[in-house]
Amino acid sequence: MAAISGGKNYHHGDLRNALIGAAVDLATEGGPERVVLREAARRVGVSPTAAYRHFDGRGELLAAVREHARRVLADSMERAAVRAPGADDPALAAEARLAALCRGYVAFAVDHPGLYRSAFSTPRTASGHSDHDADASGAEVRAFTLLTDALAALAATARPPRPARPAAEAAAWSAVHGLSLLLLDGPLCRLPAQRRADVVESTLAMVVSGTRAD
Amino acid sequence: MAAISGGKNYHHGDLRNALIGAAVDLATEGGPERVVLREAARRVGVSPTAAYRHFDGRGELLAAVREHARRVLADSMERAAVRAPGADDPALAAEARLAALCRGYVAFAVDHPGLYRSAFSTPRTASGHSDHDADASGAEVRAFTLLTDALAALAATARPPRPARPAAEAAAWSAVHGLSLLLLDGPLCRLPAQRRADVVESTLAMVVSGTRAD
DNA sequence: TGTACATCAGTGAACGCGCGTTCACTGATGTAC
DNA sequence: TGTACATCAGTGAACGCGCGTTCACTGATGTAC
Repeated sequence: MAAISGGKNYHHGDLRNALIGAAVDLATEGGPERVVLREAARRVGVSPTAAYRHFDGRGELLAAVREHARRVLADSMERAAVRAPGADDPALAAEARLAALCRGYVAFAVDHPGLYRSAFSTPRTASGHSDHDADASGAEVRAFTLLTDALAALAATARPPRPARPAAEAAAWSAVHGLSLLLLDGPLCRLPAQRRADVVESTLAMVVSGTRAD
Repeated sequence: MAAISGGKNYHHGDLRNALIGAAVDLATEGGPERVVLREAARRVGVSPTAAYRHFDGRGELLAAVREHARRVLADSMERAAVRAPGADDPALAAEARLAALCRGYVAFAVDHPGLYRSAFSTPRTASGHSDHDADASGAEVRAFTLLTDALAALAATARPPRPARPAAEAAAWSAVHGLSLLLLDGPLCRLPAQRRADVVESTLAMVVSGTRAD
């Protein structure tokens, strides 16, 4: 990811991706507000103007970072789910998968705070309101899809099988998102390790058990 | 809250509070990043330098805003709890109070997004990590205390009475915090009203029912 | 295979902006006598 | 009650900073013939 200004000169060859990489590094170091077009160009060893050949401006660069961050967040969840031990009972297996996905989510957020915040950073309009476009529904956030599917699978193991409670995914997402930010950024960020673990377990228990009740 | 540069001249009389008021307005309009010392001074009708008589710098001004935001957040929760209908059964009453507190929390966040974000804004160090000081444990966030007490009261209504699950408050806080940010700022912010309501209800159900399970 | 030329992907200087903060200062206030 | 004076709470100009963006440009690339 670091800028390697190897043999390439003048024509870079893959400047767009190089800039995204530098911008991702910046986001990882300091969150979305640290994604600075001039600095990304500097790191790649290119003039700031060159970036405008590949992006319409800072906003587009940040959007590319956001997309990357969402992708690696979902990857982290899937990896955690794969690692998790299976279970014979389908209901337990479904619960375990949901919990593992959530764990992967929180782990990513805690391990890469800046990148995580970038995944949900929103361009603000002058009036201070956030400005989502096609982005609206959250549908194309894969992390959300993973949670939704896991919850549906879990609901299907109930006797008798029932559909997932409406908006249950959003509730689960709220819990892991809030937990992540409180641990990362917020008032829980200085908690000792044991207390952190308690908080995570407690939240996961709430999420999983919350799917049982109606 | 608006700057009223009435008869007062030269010596303002209450400049400190006037600056905080202007800064709170700014935060309300555009979140913590909009809290700009020069602009606050401008709105009060005073030179930027004057602010340094009352604050050590922008950071202290922002801290005053944060404190204010946390106070009014907790006020919103308490108001919602008072408004909520009572119940004869103590368990139901405790559940109703918890839900009402959460509703007040989310309502505040949605109604005053900028101010809400300011309540949990964190000064970032150069390295991009957040920098809490005395702030650490979250103990002096009254919103958190309200949730903690409500959960303890709810646990006490169980047969047999039991202590609240450890870290249950943090789980509840995570849920309402995450829900608030997703609605406010995040991928759920363009949801139609009915879906929003579903999401809120679903999350509250998760929080309340999550306290029942062990 | 060689050459003319359009196109593409960079450069470097400059713009205006608004910020936080510091400086030396001055006008208003209130207290001691 | 009047006055001298220390202190307090402001002013206004200036600093350096780094940003996003635009401009006119130029060197490299690759394609048509």
